[in-house]
Amino acid sequence: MTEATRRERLRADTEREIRQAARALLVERGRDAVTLRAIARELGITAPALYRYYDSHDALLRQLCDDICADMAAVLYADLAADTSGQVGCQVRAVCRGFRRWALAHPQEFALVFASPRDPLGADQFGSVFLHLAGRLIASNLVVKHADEEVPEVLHEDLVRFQQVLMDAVSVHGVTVEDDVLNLGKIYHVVQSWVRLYGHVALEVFGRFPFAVSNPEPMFDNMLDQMLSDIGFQEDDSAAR
Amino acid sequence: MTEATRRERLRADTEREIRQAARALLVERGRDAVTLRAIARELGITAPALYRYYDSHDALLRQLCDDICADMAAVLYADLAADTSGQVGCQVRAVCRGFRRWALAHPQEFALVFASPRDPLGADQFGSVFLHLAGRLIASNLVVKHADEEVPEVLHEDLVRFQQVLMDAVSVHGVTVEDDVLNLGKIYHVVQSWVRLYGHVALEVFGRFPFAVSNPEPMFDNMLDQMLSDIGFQEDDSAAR
DNA sequence: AACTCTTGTAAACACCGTTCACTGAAACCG
DNA sequence: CGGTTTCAGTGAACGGTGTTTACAAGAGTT
Repeated sequence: MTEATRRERLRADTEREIRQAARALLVERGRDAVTLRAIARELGITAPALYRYYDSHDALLRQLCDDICADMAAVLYADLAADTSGQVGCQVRAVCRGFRRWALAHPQEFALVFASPRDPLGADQFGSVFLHLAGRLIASNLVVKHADEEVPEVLHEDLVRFQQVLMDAVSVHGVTVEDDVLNLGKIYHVVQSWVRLYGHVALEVFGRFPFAVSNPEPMFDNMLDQMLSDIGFQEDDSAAR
Repeated sequence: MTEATRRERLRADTEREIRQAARALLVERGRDAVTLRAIARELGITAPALYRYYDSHDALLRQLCDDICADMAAVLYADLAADTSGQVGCQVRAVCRGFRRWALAHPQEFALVFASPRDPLGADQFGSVFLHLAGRLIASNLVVKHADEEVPEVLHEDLVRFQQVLMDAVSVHGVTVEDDVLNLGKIYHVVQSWVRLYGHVALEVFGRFPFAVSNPEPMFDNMLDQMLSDIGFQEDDSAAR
């Protein structure tokens, strides 16, 4: 069955344990507790042994970020699958709610991945869910036509690049879209939505609203409604595909 | 002139030096470099001596946050004062631009103060500039009348609390506002603006836009325009007061 | 002058990332 | 099978960290 040698299997097992231990430490005791020695202690080995698996503490943290992204993507995909309405609007809502719920349940992970002044995440690990959904959203053609002229010319170059990223993300899943459907105006609105979604979630996770919010959830839902309506979704539209 | 004793003066000097050293370390070498021993080294003393001034490393970091907030507020007030148009819309724009500029120039400070999973900031240190401006903005009556009915009932309690915070912030500066001008609809829109402003700035500082943005500034300005127009400002309105 | 209060020190403890020489067993090869 | 190579893991060490403790020495007070 397995072509891997005994040694390779053991190595893979240990590496998995390292990741699990690192993750548990981050979740339970914060970023500063993710220590080589603490991880090693958890596995019953010594700290230098970890250097057989990772070049440095920093490299291990980077790996941790990737794992977190992968896990979050899995959660969001599950949220997406749980929506049986078949309506793109509902799907977007489900994923956005899932993102907020995940961030609130995993503040340490959120801070590490989404709010640390380190190297930018690659588009793939960034959360293909978002890209996938954004692509489908735009392709569904339910979005009101936004004229490209609304978008300042200086942004065109960047938006065209993002357009390509989106097309790639969607085509990976076997869907192809015509160029003209993915026009710049729509793409710009998707970026604006990301700004609002991220802004609300981060403010809530970090407690940086200018006053104590006792009921953040309806506030979020309200923002979501307005966001979807800004993009051009009506409340009870039915979706394509 | 000074009523302080010699000893008190010396103590105040040392404390100031500690803060300066801590700040310099944060800016130049990141959060993890703000070390008791490094600070002490800078002052030519030993690490335990710092315990005469702060209870712990954590307490010192908290003080650092306060200092950063104070400095940022000073910068934003300067940006506000530099705007001689007398138009509230321009003033809002100036402060928002100043906030983005400050955040990009001080990413470490921004991350520490605005994107760390710690205790929420007090309303005072949060940036009285924002509150002051938001209050004036709402009071200027240029904002289109937003019906309170748009706002979900669950949010009323929170918004009323924020209303009080705003009134207090404005009245500190000698301005008084009638209750009915500061209606909940307006307040809600101000909160939404904060979400978008913070969202854009944080995404830019942390490089978490879903694609590489080569021209973030016009994108920000565009967002600002749309934000102001959403609040109800027209491009060339003139302001009250 | 005697006393207290304050500010600093040195030493120590337990922890951290990282390096290095070394061990022992698994894997490979003739 | 025997010899050799590969490699995960060890223990000791280096310089760094936060924090506590006992102690010194000067400033301020009476």
